[in-house]
Amino acid sequence: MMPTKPTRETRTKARKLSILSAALDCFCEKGVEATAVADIQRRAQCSVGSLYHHFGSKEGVAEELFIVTIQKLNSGMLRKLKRSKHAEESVKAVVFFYSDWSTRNPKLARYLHSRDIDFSPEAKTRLRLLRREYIASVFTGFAGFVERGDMAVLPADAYVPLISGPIQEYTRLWLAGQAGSPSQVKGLFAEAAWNAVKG
Amino acid sequence: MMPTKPTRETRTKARKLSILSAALDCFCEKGVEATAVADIQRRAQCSVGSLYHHFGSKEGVAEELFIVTIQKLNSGMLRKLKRSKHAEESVKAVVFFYSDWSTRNPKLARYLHSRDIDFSPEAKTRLRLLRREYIASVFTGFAGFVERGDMAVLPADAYVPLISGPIQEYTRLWLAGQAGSPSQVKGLFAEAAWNAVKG
DNA sequence: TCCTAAACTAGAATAACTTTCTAGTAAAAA
DNA sequence: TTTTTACTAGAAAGTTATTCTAGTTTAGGA
Repeated sequence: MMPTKPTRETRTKARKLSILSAALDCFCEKGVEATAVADIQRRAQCSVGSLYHHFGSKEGVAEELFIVTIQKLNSGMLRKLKRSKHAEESVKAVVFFYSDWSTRNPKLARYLHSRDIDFSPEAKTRLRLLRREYIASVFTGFAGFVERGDMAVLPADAYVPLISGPIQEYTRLWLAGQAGSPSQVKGLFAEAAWNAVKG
Repeated sequence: MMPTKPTRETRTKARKLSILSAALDCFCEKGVEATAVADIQRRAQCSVGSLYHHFGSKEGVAEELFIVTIQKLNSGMLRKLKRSKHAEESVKAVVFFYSDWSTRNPKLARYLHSRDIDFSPEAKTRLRLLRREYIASVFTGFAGFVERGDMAVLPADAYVPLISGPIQEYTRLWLAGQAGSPSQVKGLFAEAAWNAVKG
């Protein structure tokens, strides 16, 4: 059958994705600040005008890439969490998912951990919101376990840092080439996470 | 008595410090990438030439500020750690020190947690080295406790993330205005850190 | 089917910034 | 004293981000 001509919407989405993907490659290779708009534009095979039409600025590209990635990561974690029936299983699932996702998507993980992104106030607000939502969802997911006494009663803001803090920090070390793969310690860290919040 | 005329060395050091301090203020207010060399230069009341003479580039200013700060923080932590006689005391001291230092130096803490710094390869190497030294020192400090069975036997790279990860992550939330002061949870987090590594 | 508005693309022109360069001053060393 | 080195200054040059103008393509309404 004839390949139907792609609709405009389809092509637009594809172009945006190709710009984001080109940007990710550039950012990983040279760092965000060191990447010129021209680098992204060349690699994505689009014009400056096109890039600015879709993203407004280089910052805009970096921000959207970051936000989309965080959204995917968060929703993946929450999906795992919701599937778990028991407190211990839930907590450990979060640690495992973070570790697995990072090793499966090293470029994205590197980007999320990179330090040279300059967010606009709007993007910061947006990220704050995403994080708040995530923390709230986790808290909600845990509420039942806490009531039942399976998990400790802690300040709402404390659960995520206690559970994810160590594996995140370890992953950062791994990305910097200063530690082995997270998969080697994820069991240990899952155990620690559970110890930190169990009832 | 007469105030003696300051020596050149003294004035140079003072000027460098004033540039670093002006830079910190600018970075906190507008972000690293968004601050222009002219901003720093104006606030420090020096010329472009002077700034470039001392630091080579805007990046150079950001790097030196970061490295000097990390060094101070690390040495403070190690000092606390060395003073502690017992395993539990040591571990908790690290958490307390990190929390206290961050609340006492919010601008510097904010800068250390900021994401928009573009380090040169040399600076990255230097930071890697500092971190390696820190992790090694911590490990050495703990060696005795581990032998005695007071602390668990873990991969060398695991201690720091397990102990400091949660309080760092919580501090990040606090700086983003998404959680209360670290001082409110430091006891809780110190306890969790100890649970994560105790024998 | 044709027309119009909106989305999109292109690349030259512009503007903003970083970095370099030249010239000169002040302090320390010889 | 003289010479060398560290330092400062600000104009000039070079780079890069962003804007602008012009034009093309597509979706949707008449």
